[in-house]
Amino acid sequence: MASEQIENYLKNIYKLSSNESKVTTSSLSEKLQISAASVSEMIKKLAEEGTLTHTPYKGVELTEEGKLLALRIIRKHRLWEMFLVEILHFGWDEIDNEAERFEHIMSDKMEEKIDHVLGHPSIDPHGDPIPTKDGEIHCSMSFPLNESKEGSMVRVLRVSDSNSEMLQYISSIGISLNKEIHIKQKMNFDNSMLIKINDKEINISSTIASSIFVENV
Amino acid sequence: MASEQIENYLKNIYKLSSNESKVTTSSLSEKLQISAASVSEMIKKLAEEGTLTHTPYKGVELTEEGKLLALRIIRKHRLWEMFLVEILHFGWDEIDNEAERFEHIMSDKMEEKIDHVLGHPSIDPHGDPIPTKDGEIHCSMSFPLNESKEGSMVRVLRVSDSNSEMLQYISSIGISLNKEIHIKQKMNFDNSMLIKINDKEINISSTIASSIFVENV
DNA sequence: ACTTAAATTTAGGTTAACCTAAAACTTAAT
DNA sequence: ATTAAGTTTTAGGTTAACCTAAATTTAAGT
Repeated sequence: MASEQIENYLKNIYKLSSNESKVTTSSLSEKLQISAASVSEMIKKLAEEGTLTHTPYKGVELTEEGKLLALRIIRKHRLWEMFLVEILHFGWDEIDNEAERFEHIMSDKMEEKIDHVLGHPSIDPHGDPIPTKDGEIHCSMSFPLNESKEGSMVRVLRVSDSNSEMLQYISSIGISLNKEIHIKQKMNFDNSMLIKINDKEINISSTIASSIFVENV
Repeated sequence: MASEQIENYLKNIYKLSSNESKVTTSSLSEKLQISAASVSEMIKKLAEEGTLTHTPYKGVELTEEGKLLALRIIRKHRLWEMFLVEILHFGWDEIDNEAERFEHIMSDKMEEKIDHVLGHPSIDPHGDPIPTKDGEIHCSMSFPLNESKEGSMVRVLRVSDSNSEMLQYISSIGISLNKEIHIKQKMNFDNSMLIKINDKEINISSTIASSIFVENV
């Protein structure tokens, strides 16, 4: 029913609304790399279809129906990512792009089969939660590594998947889900930090640290 | 480069040309379920792009380039079908539709991974040969079951995938690849035949028999 | 050889995306 | 309160598919 493009709009509106309070035409335009004019048009259409509400010149909010549709796509995306890593042995950094295309054409039946083969996973390879079939999603309590205290010990729960080059670097220095990290020293001059992982000490920038989400241990 | 639709045209032109001598606008129109006018337009476009040659009012023939593109799609389709059966445990009759969509968005990298996970299979779950990456395809020597001789013993090498309901029935009576079948009796009045399989005797119509391809054993 | 039916192509039109440029609105700063 | 800057929407246009109806070409039967 919903076209591939519409699914993309809904998914990204959902993602933006998790971070920011208001989802605006321009933030969507930026995220989707589509002109603001086209986004504006599409928003009008989606509002008519009832998947979101739109206050012109203000922002956009998903309806229950829209949220559910978005979560189904996110579920398919994350299941597929998991599948790519577990069954096809793709690397951490390669999967987001692949899943981007598959999420739209995966039938409900295939979704079920994959869920089953993987043993009903609750998180994807980056630690992002996989919504259930009826749209429930459970977020772990984690905070970005750059907010951890000097001297503390933390465990990696999630890594942002927004930049595949950075993901590749992060994995190359030995960081993966559930890995424990010791915060040796925090530098005030550039907010970088010295961490110890697998008995090796590495300095990581604050950009990297803010993409790694951890819990205290 | 080639759009999803163009890939579909090329694939189906290739398939038609394996059976019939001339591929015409109307046979394509019939196969793709697209109006003859639209097919005619698309053919003109493909001829301009160099993937096929077209003699107006006559027929169409793929160029080397077109044939290669078609074979790549067919390879992806059949690898994917194999994957659905072997890894996701889909049934024989369910896979064609699923693969129909995936063949177009499967990256070359995924094609390789799947080929590797499956151990470089040479035939798909229906017994159709999987072309190599550079477009070689090896057909087995087989003939339709309805041409087999009364009293002979044959082995199933391939089953036509054109009708998923029929496929389901064929599988329900115990026929699968490499299964041996004993031809007990051929009926002249309706060309049906009595066969013995797994020690059970079953009568099958000539329609079914002509969809099952076998070799003598 | 002629006529007619069937196949094919062309003509003209639709839709769902997209775009740029221009107009309308909001907000923040004087 | 005004204006300038930024954001959002509207207006008008493009493209790649598709369609139906009409015109053209081929083929087949007398």
